[in-house]
Amino acid sequence: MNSFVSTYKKSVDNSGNVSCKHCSLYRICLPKDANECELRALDKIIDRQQPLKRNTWLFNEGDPFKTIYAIKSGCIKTYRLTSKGKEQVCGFYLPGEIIGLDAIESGTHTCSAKIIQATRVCAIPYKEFETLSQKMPGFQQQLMRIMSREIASQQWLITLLGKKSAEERVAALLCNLSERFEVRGYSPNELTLGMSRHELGDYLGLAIETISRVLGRFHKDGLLTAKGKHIQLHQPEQLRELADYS
Amino acid sequence: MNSFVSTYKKSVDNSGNVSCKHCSLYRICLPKDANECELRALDKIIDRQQPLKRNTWLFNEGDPFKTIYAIKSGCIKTYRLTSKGKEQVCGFYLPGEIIGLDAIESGTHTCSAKIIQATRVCAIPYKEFETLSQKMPGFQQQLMRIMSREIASQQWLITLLGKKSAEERVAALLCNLSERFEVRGYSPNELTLGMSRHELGDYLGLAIETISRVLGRFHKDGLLTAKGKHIQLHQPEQLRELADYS
DNA sequence: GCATTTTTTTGATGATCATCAACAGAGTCA
DNA sequence: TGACTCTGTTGATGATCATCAAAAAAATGC
Repeated sequence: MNSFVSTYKKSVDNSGNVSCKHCSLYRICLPKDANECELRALDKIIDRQQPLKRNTWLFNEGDPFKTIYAIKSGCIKTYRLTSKGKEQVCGFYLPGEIIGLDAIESGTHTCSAKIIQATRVCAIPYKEFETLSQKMPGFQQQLMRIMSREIASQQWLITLLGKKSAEERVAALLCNLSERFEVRGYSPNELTLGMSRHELGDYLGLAIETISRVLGRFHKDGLLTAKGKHIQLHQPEQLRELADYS
Repeated sequence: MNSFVSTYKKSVDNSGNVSCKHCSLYRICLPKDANECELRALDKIIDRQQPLKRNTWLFNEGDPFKTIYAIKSGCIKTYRLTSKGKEQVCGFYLPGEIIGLDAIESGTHTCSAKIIQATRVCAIPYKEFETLSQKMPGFQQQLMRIMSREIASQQWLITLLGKKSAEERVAALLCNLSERFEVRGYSPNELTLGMSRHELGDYLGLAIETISRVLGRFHKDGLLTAKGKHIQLHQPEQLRELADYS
């Protein structure tokens, strides 16, 4: 219902063409002032791949960097493994968001990207994109904005991990997802999570049992109804306050 | 001795001119293939400010974004405050590193930047930089690389905060500083920290007492000698292993 | 120099959350 | 449908690290 799986078809227009111009994520993904010519040029280098299955990888830590990916539908997590085999999820990525930016400098991916829901991506070869954006500076500026947003949102996660209690963390995550769902045209108070409790824990720096208990408490306090992956927020405002989410 | 305070004068050449070309941080700060012409153009828009005093601010959370800053000497921390007044340090920045990148997208700084050691910065007005880099794509590419590195290094911190023990955190921080000191031409095993235990704690998500105790234990185990801000690493390799630092 | 303030260290106690374990539910497949 | 697996929930216990408190050391000021 609230999944992102169905978004893809909207980018195919009546004549069967696939292009950024007709993509429903246009607003989120591209610079506001992109013109026809720029869009056509971009369309040419983008590879709109076959749908990717759950539990497959887009890339792995250590892989050479060639491509950045824009998500069309579904959900992807990026994560890093410690030598002891613990997994830190660095981010959950939704349609319209971009993955692979950590690797531009080093030429090697510093995290792995795993598909956690059936997903479609647009693959953008970075070299070609770079060449293109020398003629069309708007693209590069857009990518900078996207990277800047990534930096800011990582700062948010850093603050969460360094300074917040279990309840604050879970509440903050829900607020964050709610906001991002809303931007994408879904109800902000009816979330269908793409990730398991385990993955939530590995993102928030908590054990799955803690996630479960906190959700249970929120449930009991009437803040939300949590049935597996389906979560209804009853008191979003109270949740925001609890999370110190602004 | 090991402080970064003295770096500045090296960017002033014999005739008294100040320019990127003669800056000792050239290698770290600028693209490898920058030519004379590009450097002159950049020099024109850069404002080499007066030295900044300890305990002053470069900008504050919520300030409008206008400028990015390259550090010439000294040390700056960026941090975010929670509503309960806790402070999460998001990064310590050393000479050659760039600050302010989180604000490009939103137009508003998402963290505060505080000088924690007498510091000199080059202020780069972003609008002018953007104009410049449309003609000189090398600059924009360099800034992208720098942002990419920032993203990767934040992922590192996220993993540290989410998954590591107190000892691992402190060890990892020391390895990280050691590495960055070495790149800047200082001994990797003789660190003079620019930050207090309190600031270390607010960075690593630990209480100052914990920092103190962990350093004490490392000291006792012969891994290092810690006298206030001066730290000598005796067993850097063992420290790396302990930290899972690669 | 000595007095004052700030920072750091050390010790004792306690809270939060991880871990372990067992069970309940949901989803999958023959 | 029932057996099986995977995921999520709930309870009991314990470890790590935060907090509180006080002393020691270092930095600052007069």
